[in-house]
Amino acid sequence: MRPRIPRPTITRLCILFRLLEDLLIEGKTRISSTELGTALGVRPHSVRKDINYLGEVGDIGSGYDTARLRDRVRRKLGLDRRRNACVVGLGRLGSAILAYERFANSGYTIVAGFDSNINKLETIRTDIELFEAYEISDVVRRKNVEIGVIAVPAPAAQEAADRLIEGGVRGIVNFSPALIRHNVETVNITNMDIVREFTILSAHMTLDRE
Amino acid sequence: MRPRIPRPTITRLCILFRLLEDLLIEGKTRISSTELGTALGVRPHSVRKDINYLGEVGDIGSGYDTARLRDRVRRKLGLDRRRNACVVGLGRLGSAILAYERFANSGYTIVAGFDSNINKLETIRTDIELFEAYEISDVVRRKNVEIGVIAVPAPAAQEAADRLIEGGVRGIVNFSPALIRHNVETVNITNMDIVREFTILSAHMTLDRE
DNA sequence: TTAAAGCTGTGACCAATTTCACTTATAAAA
DNA sequence: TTTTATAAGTGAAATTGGTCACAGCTTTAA
Repeated sequence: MRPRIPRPTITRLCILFRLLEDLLIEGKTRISSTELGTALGVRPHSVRKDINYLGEVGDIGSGYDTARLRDRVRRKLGLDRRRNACVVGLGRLGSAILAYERFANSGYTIVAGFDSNINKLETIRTDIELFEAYEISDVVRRKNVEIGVIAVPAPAAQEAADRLIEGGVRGIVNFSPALIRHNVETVNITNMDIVREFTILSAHMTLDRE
Repeated sequence: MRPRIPRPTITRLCILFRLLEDLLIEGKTRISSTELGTALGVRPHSVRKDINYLGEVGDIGSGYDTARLRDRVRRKLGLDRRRNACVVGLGRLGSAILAYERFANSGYTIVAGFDSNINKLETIRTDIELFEAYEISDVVRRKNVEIGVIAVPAPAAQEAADRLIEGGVRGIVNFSPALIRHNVETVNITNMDIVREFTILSAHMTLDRE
């Protein structure tokens, strides 16, 4: 049996997956680790190492069959499975995510939006079903939502996460700066706080000078 | 001389910085690595190790003075320095970022917005100065912009990045799924693609089951 | 047919990071 | 004052992840 795939490799394989789909659209049927490395900004060695966690998939001597490699990544990472998502918090950011056109062909469907302010629910023009916040866990369970997006202000974020987890989501994208606490082994949380990212960039600007 | 601060530590220190500011607002004047660890979701060892890169700052036996620790992080990471930012692409997401209220007391000022569509520039209601895309590098240089946010569709992202770098930014937050290529040592790029994050979460859902 | 160049798969090596054990110090309680 | 509990600082060990060298195969060109 092959060793478990390291976290950073999983991330890079997801990026590779999207690249492969683009390459296929461009009509590129074969590709080498060197070319992939150039496109991804990493060394060819690393590309091969990452791909190797999928098992043998390339042709030694010639490179990879683009479609076969794409299929292998998709299958191994379970990306052939469609998943439902929802958005909690329908301010500017939440509304922008609801309307984000890239979800259309992505394999992810946003099936619900939530806000505690009933006025917002009536104002927003969308085909997606909207609900009051107290309905989160019910709707999540009923609609089989696996991914929740948190786009509420920091003080409301933990409560939103608790309700999402209660409903059974297995992944959360947290746009608030709040540090979400949870004790469920099966839930993954990704933090996307733009102010935090500004801060990290800023720190690097200071420290990289040395 | 102390060793350079590892990348993951820099990230955690930035998160710690915000936590400390919150704790000070709550009036907490002293805190231990154990408490910090609980709040941050990491072990006390790691908290101490990270903080130790700042030099001695705690009091052995009692914990840390919250304000002193906060000041030490701020100083060391250069977070006392205010920085200007700009947003390229004023669709829903870009507009949401322009209007994001959290920038107000963050130390970051958004001083310009750009779009190639002149109609957008006239429609959006904001106090921030808006410009056509061809002016990016000039305005960035003139207004001393250090951080650029890319909120354009993927095909336009590389061009936006090139113009930002040409203007002299040292950090980029890329919301598009495009892989930005650049050869300037002094520029850092952070990718924040929500579809990519969905994909990574999805992959973990599949793989964590093992 | 042969040689040269280029490719993947993989085990071994190496670097970065995390975890840990222990020393030293403080504070509170007895 | 003494004891107990608890704290930070830090070098060392352990782990994790990344780099590399090379065996074995393919393609192309001569």
